[in-house]
Formats: sequence, structure tokens, C-alpha cells
Amino acid sequence: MPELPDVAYFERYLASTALHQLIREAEVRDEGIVEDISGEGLAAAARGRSMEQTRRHGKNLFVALGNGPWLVLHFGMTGFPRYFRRPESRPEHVRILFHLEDGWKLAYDCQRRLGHAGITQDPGGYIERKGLGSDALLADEDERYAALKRRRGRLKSVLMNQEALAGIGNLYADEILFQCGLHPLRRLDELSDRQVRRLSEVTGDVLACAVERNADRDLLPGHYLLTARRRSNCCPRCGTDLEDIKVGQRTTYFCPRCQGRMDAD
DNA sequence: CTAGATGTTAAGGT
DNA sequence: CACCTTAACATCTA
Repeated sequence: MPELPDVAYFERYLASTALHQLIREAEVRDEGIVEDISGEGLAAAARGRSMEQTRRHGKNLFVALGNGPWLVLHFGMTGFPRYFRRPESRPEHVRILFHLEDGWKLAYDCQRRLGHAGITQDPGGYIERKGLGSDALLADEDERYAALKRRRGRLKSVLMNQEALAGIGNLYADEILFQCGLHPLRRLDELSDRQVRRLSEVTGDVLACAVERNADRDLLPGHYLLTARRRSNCCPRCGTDLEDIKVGQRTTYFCPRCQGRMDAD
């Protein structure tokens, strides 16, 4: 689930639920997802503080704990936050649980445990250490264009490379390429400046659109590949059957007619 | 039973 | 250096 639009939604979700509440207790139920600190260390950093502000960079969500350190959350492929009160509403795979002053709880749930949580003094430094590029949505147009222009590999790989631009995952990379009419295996260095400019603009547009709709795939426009792929598996523009190939081990959907053709493969 | 699923990372090669 | 491939991580489902 979690790509940039999903994490943007999680950020707003936190803002409307747990933000500004005292954390009475923090429980790490799975040490395995905690990074660079012990479970107790993380719990101790949160206990007695409140979540005061949030910040997102790519797929990472930072939560300021009072005047102290920041909690960093990465959701892997199956992670999400959940604010709940009744035990029946508790999600299935809670890895960290915050008990809040209003009696509700905030869970970090992560079924496949590919996500991680940690503590950092400085989100900027954290982003730098991880080598992340600019946030794919928050970057201004020139910055995004420049970040893409520096690369030369396959378009799909460039978009998914978090060191180029942070936040785009498998699903939205396909969507962006579809909206641009570009084949996922084309190389960035064979595009004209104009095409790279278009790619950059569409990247911003697609992400903004998904964020506006709370990353709910059912609410995306009908001409989006992401919706068509589930409904009919046909191109929403020309009706051709969508094709799927592997690019960098990831399943990639595209319209063979609208997104050009490659020479032999 | 197997393959594959929205994520990253390490290791090795070109 | 920039890029590619493969394998690995953990868990569930089609």
C-alpha cells in the first residue's frame, strides 16, 4: 500500500487523531522492526511526550516528540497507522502501540515486517544518511526536472529510485509512465528535454491527484491506469489489452499501443 | 505447493 | 560512477 500518496494520507490521519496528545505509554511488540535503537529506547523516547508535528519525505513519516527527538516510520509494503479504542478495532499485526491520554491507542501495524521504525534527532540528517533524493511531490518543478535529468537508466527504474526522487513506488511509476505515453523500458537518456519536462510535470500531477484523493485507488480518475488495471485490464484510452512485464523484478503494467514500442527485448 | 504482492538493501557484475 | 541483476528479508493469499 504505502507509496508517497499513502504516506501523505497517513500523515493527515495522524494530524486528525493522535497529534498533540500525551503518550502515556509506548509498547514495542516487535523489536525486529526497530532500527538503530532498542525497542525500549524507542518506547522511552516516546513515553511522556506528545506527537507535536509531522513531516513527510518520500515514503518516510517523521513525528516530532515534544521538544525531543523525532520518531521515523517507514511502512514497507504492508504498514499503516491505526487509531482505535475498542479491542475489536485493534488491527492484526501491531508492532508498536502508543497509549494516548484520551484513552485511545495509536498502532503501527505491519503485517510483513518490511517496514521499520526508529528515532532520530534530525530528519534532515536522516534523509541525507539514507541518500534520499528530493521528495517527488514537494520538490518544485525545476528541482524535480533536474533530478530526473541527472539519470539515464530505464524510465521505470529511474522513477522508482529513491535516490533520484523519493516517494514513487511500483504502482505510481506505472501510472506516471502511462500518463506520459512512455514505455517503461525506454531510457531516460534517449528522451528529449521536452519529454523529460513532461515526465517531471506529470509526476507532480499524478502524485498531487492521488494525495487529494487520500490515495484511495477507487477515487482516482477513470482514465488512470491504476483503476483500469483492476476493472478491465484494458487501456482506458484505447481499449488495448494491457501488457505486463518485469522491470527490475517488479511487475510493470503498460499499454503497448499508447506507450510506444521497444525494439526487440 | 508455488508464485507473487504496494518496500529496501547488500553484493557482485558491467 | 551509474546502472543492472539477484537474492534476501517476512507473511499471507490466489
